[in-house]
Amino acid sequence: MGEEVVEVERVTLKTIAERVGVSRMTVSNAFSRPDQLSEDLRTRILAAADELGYAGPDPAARALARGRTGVIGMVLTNSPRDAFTDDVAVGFVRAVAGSLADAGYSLVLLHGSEKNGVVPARDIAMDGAIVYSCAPSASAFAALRERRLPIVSVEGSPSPGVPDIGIDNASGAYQAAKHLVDLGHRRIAIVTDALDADNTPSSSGSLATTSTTIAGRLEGWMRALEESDIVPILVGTPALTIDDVLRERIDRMLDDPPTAVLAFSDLAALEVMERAKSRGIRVPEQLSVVGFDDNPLAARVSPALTTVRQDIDAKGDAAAQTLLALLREDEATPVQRLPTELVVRDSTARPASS
Amino acid sequence: MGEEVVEVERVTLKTIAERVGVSRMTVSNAFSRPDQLSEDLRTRILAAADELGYAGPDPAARALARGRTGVIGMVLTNSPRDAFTDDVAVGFVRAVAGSLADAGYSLVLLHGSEKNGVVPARDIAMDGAIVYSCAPSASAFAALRERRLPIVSVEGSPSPGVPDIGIDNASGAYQAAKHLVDLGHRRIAIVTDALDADNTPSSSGSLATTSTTIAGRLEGWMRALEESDIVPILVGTPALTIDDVLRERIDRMLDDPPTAVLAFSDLAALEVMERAKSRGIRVPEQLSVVGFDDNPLAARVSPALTTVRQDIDAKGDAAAQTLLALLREDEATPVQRLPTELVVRDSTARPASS
DNA sequence: CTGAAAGCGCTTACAG
DNA sequence: CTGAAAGCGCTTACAG
Repeated sequence: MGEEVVEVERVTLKTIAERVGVSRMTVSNAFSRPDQLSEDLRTRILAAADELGYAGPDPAARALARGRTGVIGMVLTNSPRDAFTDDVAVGFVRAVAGSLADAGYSLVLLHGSEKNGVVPARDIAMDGAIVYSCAPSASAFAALRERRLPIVSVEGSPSPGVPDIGIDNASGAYQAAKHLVDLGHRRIAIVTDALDADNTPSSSGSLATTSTTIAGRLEGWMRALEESDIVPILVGTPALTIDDVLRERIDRMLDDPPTAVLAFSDLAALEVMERAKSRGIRVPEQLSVVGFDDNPLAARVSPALTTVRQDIDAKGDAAAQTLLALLREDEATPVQRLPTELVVRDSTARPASS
Repeated sequence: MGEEVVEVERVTLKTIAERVGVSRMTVSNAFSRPDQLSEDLRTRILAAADELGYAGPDPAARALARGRTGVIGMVLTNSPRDAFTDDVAVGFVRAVAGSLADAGYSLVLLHGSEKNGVVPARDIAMDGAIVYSCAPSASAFAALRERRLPIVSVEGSPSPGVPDIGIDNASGAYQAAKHLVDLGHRRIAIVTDALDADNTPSSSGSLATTSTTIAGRLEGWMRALEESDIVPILVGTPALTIDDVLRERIDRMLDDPPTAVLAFSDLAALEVMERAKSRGIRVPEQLSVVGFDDNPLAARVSPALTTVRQDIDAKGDAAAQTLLALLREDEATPVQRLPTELVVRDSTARPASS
């Protein structure tokens, strides 16, 4: 007669305890500390749990009681949407996720800005975080610090109490520039982001960049060039990516091209190569191009790109291991600089004139 | 005199309540329901919180009390480490993360297998999950279902109560095969994973694949070929990626090459093109190649690859929106098939003989 | 506009 | 090997 609304009680430790006739505690132990009860009792408890459709201790409740969630946050420069268009960032996320997984942690992607009232760095439960290529002033970074979470920064700026991991940008850039100098180039342009420069010859005096990464690379490029009294032409955009400003300035540079270009990334190098090609400037015969990163694309394009390789897997592993050390309250190395390596391919050659 | 160990009490709602002289509740309201108290009182509370270094309500405690975490899980076929080497999967993660972020949710990457005693699908606190290219039998999938979490599957198999989203593989594959037939090809090979086939001519009868995606594509390819009474040569590997088995079988195929190849992905197509090139088989003059996906690489390689485009951003959005609908307990479309589009570039042409 | 009560589902010592 | 007690830090109705 009539309908019957079946109120499905949620199954919890209590439900199972009552069913088996033990205390909640013992059920908890059956799941979380198997050595605390007899094999036989445990089997009975697990069977009852299974029968009742219990999926295991509720993770949220467990996180509160234990004071740990098993989740590590990753804040990327911009939104994940932007960061995931960059193969280097993707490779890094991949390496970190893999390393953390081996230790039983999962990675949650945190977007920087507030959306719909939530600020992930403030509102998501986690045990620690990795901050990738992000100024200490960034609001997400500040929120994490306020929570006193263990943090590791990657390609960031030094910041008290936060270990920083990154490649040795200066030395990588130095190798790239030295390579061009050794080939005999003297008219060299630097193409970079995070720097507002419109085809101006510059010495290392007044280079204002907002990015530590670019600051390091500029230092290396300039050092190698200054050793040979070369004053490079600077082509840059204030943005943190390749934008139309940079594209336009690259075009302007190609109106009166140098014999070689140092690009801040492989993608920027490809941009230069494509624009040169469309004007009939041949690479490397008329223009040598050196990139940075050793993006998977670098070896595939033609001519294959000379570049500075960084070991992105090593960087991800180092970040993960350092954070795990922090979580164990072990000593963590405050600053780690990973080596780079010049990879000479087909986009560089002696200048035509020499 | 002597040292003093300062026990730093953790700051909670209670600490602040005592400081300001109100109840914990009111402090909670100051953070979570601003309309529940006077502007003035709220300001005083927030000021006290700030002074005490309170970073906001503890997310873990909030998650337990509210019954929601703000986190959505994503389980990828294999480990994130593997999945992130595939541009298509990366694009999908990117689109999902972006869409979820707009709604205030963060994405946590779940590895499939148990590591260090933790099974993320079972042990991580989350509000729902997206399961990407994963058989319903997968253990992670089962764990999620046992928890009765809202789930959306993507490129999976239909499974009761779980909406599935994917492209129309059969129709995309049909377009690709039809394109070759229309160009006049009759000697056509299919190169695919998830199918154990070593250069055997086959009709659609007994094609055993473990992947729904490949099953759909096989159906489309075969339908177009059968319409013209063409029996293709099947080249496949049982693995779910491009492995050495597949490479070796591709080589064997090229010993007596067909005039055209249908590849299950752009990466497989590139593999075929590279191996053909190294033997002096010219693409497209002697061999036409069609890929699948429209990977970012497809337009960059030379010759540019003819392929079947899928809109990966649309797929990610659809997955996110469907899951969000489930969370709101709205009606969710059980099955969504996204359209594909043939993109003709330079890797296909009429066969030499015609 | 403010607060006392009950509860979210689990775990951590600790005593028996 | 088992359980009673206290607590993790918050929020949700509800009453005043």
